[in-house]
Amino acid sequence: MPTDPDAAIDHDGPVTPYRQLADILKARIARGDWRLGRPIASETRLVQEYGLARSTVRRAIAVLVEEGVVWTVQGRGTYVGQPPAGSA
Amino acid sequence: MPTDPDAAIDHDGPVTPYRQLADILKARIARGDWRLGRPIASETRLVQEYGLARSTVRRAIAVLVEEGVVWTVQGRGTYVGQPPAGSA
DNA sequence: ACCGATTTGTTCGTATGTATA
DNA sequence: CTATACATACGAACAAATCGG
Repeated sequence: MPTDPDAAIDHDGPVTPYRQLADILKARIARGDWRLGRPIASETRLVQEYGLARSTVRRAIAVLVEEGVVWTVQGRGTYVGQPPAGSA
Repeated sequence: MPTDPDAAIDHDGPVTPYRQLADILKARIARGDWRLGRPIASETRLVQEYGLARSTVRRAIAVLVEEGVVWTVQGRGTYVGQPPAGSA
C-alpha cells in the first residue's frame, strides 16, 4: 500500500515518525512536489510542516540519502536524485 | 588485572557492557589514545566502534565523569581531565 | 574583505517505551 | 520488581558551508 503524500504524522501508531516522514517524502517526490535536481524543503521547513524535531527530520532524510533518493550539500540543501558524477 | 585497551565487549560475560566500556575507555586514556584536555571519541563513534546503544555508551561515560576522569560539554564533546576552574 | 541570513553537520542533554534477565 | 540494554524522540548549542548584499 502506497503512502499518501498528504498524510500527517501519527505519533501514536506502530510506525515511528521518522519512518513515516521518510515514506511521505518519497511519496511527495514521486508525485512531483520536488523534481529531479531540485531542492526539497529545508529541514527547518519540514520541522514546521510536520511538527517534528529537527533530529527526527534529519533521520528521515538520512533514510532517503541511504536509498539514493536524495543527496545533501552542507549550507545549501537536500536535492532530489543523486550527486553529480565527480562532486568532490 | 588491568583491562586491555583493545578489548571488545563481551555481551555474554558476567560484567555489564557499560562497565566493560568504562574500563576500556580508562585503559585507552591511560595508554594515551586521548590526551589531557583533548576530546575522546564521540558517543556516536563509540556506538559504532563497540556496537552498543548510545544510552549504554553514555552510561559508561557517566562513570568516567563520576570518577573525574573526563568531563563533558553539551554540543562539543567529552574531554579528558577535569573542567577548567570557573566553568560555569 | 566582510557581514548576516540560511542551511546542513555534529554533538551532548533528557525523556519515554519496550524488551530481557 | 529491579537493573540493564536498546530504539526512538525532542531539545539545545555550536560548527561549517553557502550565498546575498
